[in-house]
This record gives sequence, C-alpha cells and structure tokens, in this order.
Amino acid sequence: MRAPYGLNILDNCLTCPVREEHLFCNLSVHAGQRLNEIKSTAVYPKGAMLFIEGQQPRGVFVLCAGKAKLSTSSREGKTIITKLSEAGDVLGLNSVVSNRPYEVSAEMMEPGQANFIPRDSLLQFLKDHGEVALRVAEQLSRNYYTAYEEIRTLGLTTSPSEKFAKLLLSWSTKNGQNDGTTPVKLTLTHEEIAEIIGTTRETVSRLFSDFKKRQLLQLKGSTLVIRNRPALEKIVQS
Amino acid sequence: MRAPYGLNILDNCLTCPVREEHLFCNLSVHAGQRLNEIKSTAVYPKGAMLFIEGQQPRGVFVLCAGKAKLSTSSREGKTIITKLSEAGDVLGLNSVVSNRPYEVSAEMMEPGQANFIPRDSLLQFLKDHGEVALRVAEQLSRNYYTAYEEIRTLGLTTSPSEKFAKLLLSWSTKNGQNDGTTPVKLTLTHEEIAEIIGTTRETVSRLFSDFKKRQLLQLKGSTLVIRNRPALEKIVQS
DNA sequence: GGGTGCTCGTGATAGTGATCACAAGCGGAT
DNA sequence: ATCCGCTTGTGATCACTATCACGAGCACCC
Repeated sequence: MRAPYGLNILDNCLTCPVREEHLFCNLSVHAGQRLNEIKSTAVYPKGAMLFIEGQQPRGVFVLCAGKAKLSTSSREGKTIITKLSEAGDVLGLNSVVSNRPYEVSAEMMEPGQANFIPRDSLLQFLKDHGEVALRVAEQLSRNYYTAYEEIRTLGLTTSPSEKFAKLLLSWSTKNGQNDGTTPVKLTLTHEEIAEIIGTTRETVSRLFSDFKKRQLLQLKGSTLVIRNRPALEKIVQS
Repeated sequence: MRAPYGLNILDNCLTCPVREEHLFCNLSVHAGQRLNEIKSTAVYPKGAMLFIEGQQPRGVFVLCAGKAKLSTSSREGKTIITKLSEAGDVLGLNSVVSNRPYEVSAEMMEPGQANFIPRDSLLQFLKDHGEVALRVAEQLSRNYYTAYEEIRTLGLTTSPSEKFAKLLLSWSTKNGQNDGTTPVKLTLTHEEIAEIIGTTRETVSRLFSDFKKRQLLQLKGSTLVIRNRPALEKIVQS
C-alpha cells in the first residue's frame, strides 16, 4: 500500500529509525505497548499545519518523516521561525504538559508523517509510568535550552550579518563532518531565512551577495559550500 | 540569632509564605520530610552570584527572600537580563535536570536567602517520588513559556519604544490591581532596564524623557505612575 | 569641604538596515 | 511557447538608534 504524496508509510514510527535518544524510545515493553494503543498515525501534505499558535493543546505530534517549521507571529504579521524540526522530534509537548495554548505554529515544509497522541491519554500515560515522566522532564529541559539559544541569538547578536554567519555555521556543523567544507543543500527561501534571523528578505539577498563577493561561501544551484569557515567564525564572535 | 544584612532568617522557606503554586509546596508528608533533609539554607548579600553561566550545575536554589536577576552575556560583554526572580522561584532547575551548564547567571539584587538542593540528592529525590517529577515537568514547561515570551519580545518587537512600553505595562499589571494606574516602585537603573529590553542606557534615558513629555507616565522620585495606559497599549501592538 | 563612584540627561554624528519600487529569473501548468 | 506565480537581485531613500562625549546630580566616605 502506497501513501499519497509519494511517501512511504512507516509502520511504526515510534521506533526511531534515525536516532536513539528520542523521547519514546527504549521504553519498557509494557509502556511501549500502551503507547502504541493511544497513538494514531497520519500523513500530511506540504504546507499542512499540525497546530496553530494560540490553539488549546489537543495532543503531541511525533514527527516520523518530513520536516516542519515552528514559528510565531505578531498581530502585524511579522513572523519568526524559531525551530526547524526533523524526524524524531516531539512537537507540542510543552503545551500539553502545562495545558497552555500552543506557543508556536507547526507547518510541514515537505510531505511527511506524524504520530498523534491525544492530551488526556498522554497525561494518564505519564501518571502511570513515572519513569517516562522524568524523560519528559529531560526533553522539556532540552527544549528550554534550544529556546535559550534562540534568546541569545536574538538578544546578544546585533547585526544581521552576524546572525547570518551563525546560521550558516550551524548548518555546516550539523551534518557530522567537522572539516567544515561539507556542501549543504539549501531548502529555504530567502524569506524564510530572513524569518529565522529576524531581518528582511532584501537584507538576506544582500548578505548572500556580500558573502559570495568576500569568498566566504559559494552557491551552485541550491547547494551551499562554506569557503572560509574561520572568517565566518570571526564574524560570529566579533 | 540575627542574620547579617539586617535580614530576618526564615526558618523553613520551603513552605511558601507567599504563593501556593510553587514547586515544592503541598507535597506528601514523606516527600516533604525528605526534602527538608537534603536542603540547606544560606543567606546572600546584594551582588552575590548564586551561579554563573557556563558552570556545571551543582544544584538548584529556591529563593526565599530577596530578588535575583538572571542574565546571559556575550564574549564582547553585552549582557541581557532575561528574568527577574522573586521569593518562591526555583533557579537552576533546567540545568540540573538535563545536566547541562547553567544557561544564565543568577545575581542577588538585594540581600536575601535561598535553599540549596544538591544535584544528586534532587535527582534521587525525583526518582523516588514520581509525583514530584511530574510537577517538575510542569515547572520546566512554565519556564519554557517564559522563555518564549522573551523570544517573542526580542524577535517580533522592533523598536525600543515598543519594548519599553511592553515592560512598563508588565510592571503595572503584575501587582494584581487592574485599574492600571497603580504606582510602581522603580528599583532598576536605566542600565539594567536597557539590558532587559536590549538597547542602550542612553536610549532608555531618552525614552523616559519622551514618555514623560507625552504624558504617558510620571515619575516622583523612584515611584512610577502610568498616566495613559491605553496609549501605551497602542504603542505595544502598533 | 572635597574627593570618588555611580547614575542620569542630552547633544552631535554616523552607520545601518527597513522600506519601497521595479526588473529579472525560474518553474510549473495549460 | 506563453502565461502566471513565486522567488531573487539591487538601487535609492530615510528613519532610527548606537556611539561618543561631556556635564550634572547624588550618595557616601575620608
């Protein structure tokens, strides 16, 4: 059986094909079975909103395939992207645990698949399985650190060029290799990059031009190559 | 026996004289006793650092008396204050739970008293008392929301005047009364306010002048009175 | 009284990024 | 091929705020 959007449905995406450290991995047999009973799987097209900022929390989503962007907006329409989520990430956990509205919106950036666990079932599950509650606390704590990294970026970094350099470096280091000249596939528009670093699309365009001219990076189609990593690092700390 | 700095020592500051919703209140008798065994109380002068950004987490501090400011700094010396903590707040919880370095520094803004709970003891305590682990998760979740509020302020609010107005409003609404014209005692320097809203001292000075001229607020000594709350709210949303 | 620190007010200046405007590139659909 | 929508490049302008500089106010202590 084929999924729509050319996506292969994963039979049990709670089993973490990618990473080991995820929230719902390596549970006791009992807990794992229970979790399988209360979850439900769905497939989402590109652009689908898993949830929207301000909604009452219905439950958590465990992303199995595809990427999602988390963003928050002001009334005037200004938007910042706070996180790009990948397979294995748990979305909406904070809202569910504290029973507050979702603090961000989650939008699929490509077709994907996610498990949904309703709020009530999850909370009951956590009450029944104290060990998992502690894991949840650890996960919330990690989320908190990510949020703090964001605060540091937004609050301590003044110039767009600095934030841009920081973002480029985070992309190039993420994929394991530390030689730092690994090509990165660019899947974001300038507009989206602008929303990540809190500036305008035009400024991002100019930053690309500028950095290319200064031999800091190179673009072949949508493939990005870091050309002068030390110089970028110098811009970041400056 | 008198404490130094003219402070009255509170015999058991885990019992939350102020608010009810705190982390370690209303525990079971057994858990409460255990908590009392592993905690230790100390008194701190103004300016004392409870912990410093980047240090390995030694434990959590439960603030009993006095106020503390949490801040993070960049290498170049720029500092932002991310939170002002009061009696009842638990500091350092995230670091302890996830065993990562403290993400902020905590400095006493006035003489005060705090309970210290060592990391190992706390983690063992949480393992033994699953109910408390869930409370911890809820607390972490609240912290996360506070952090997100900060992200929204830093990322979506462009002008210093907007952030300043936001800050003034948050001060005036905090103290219960919602008539909004309640006087607020100003205990922060312009420099500190600048570090909260991410601007310079001079700009804060000018904002005060400007807002006074526009009849938005009034200053009698260190007492602040909001004069035109709707106008401030308009500046915030703008 | 006369230091010594810290905080606060305010002017002048310059750099910078947001905004507006418009043209060009590019991919998909018909 | 042609159109349409989305994305990207780039110039011109302008408002805004960081920065530097300096003096005034104020508390505290010899």
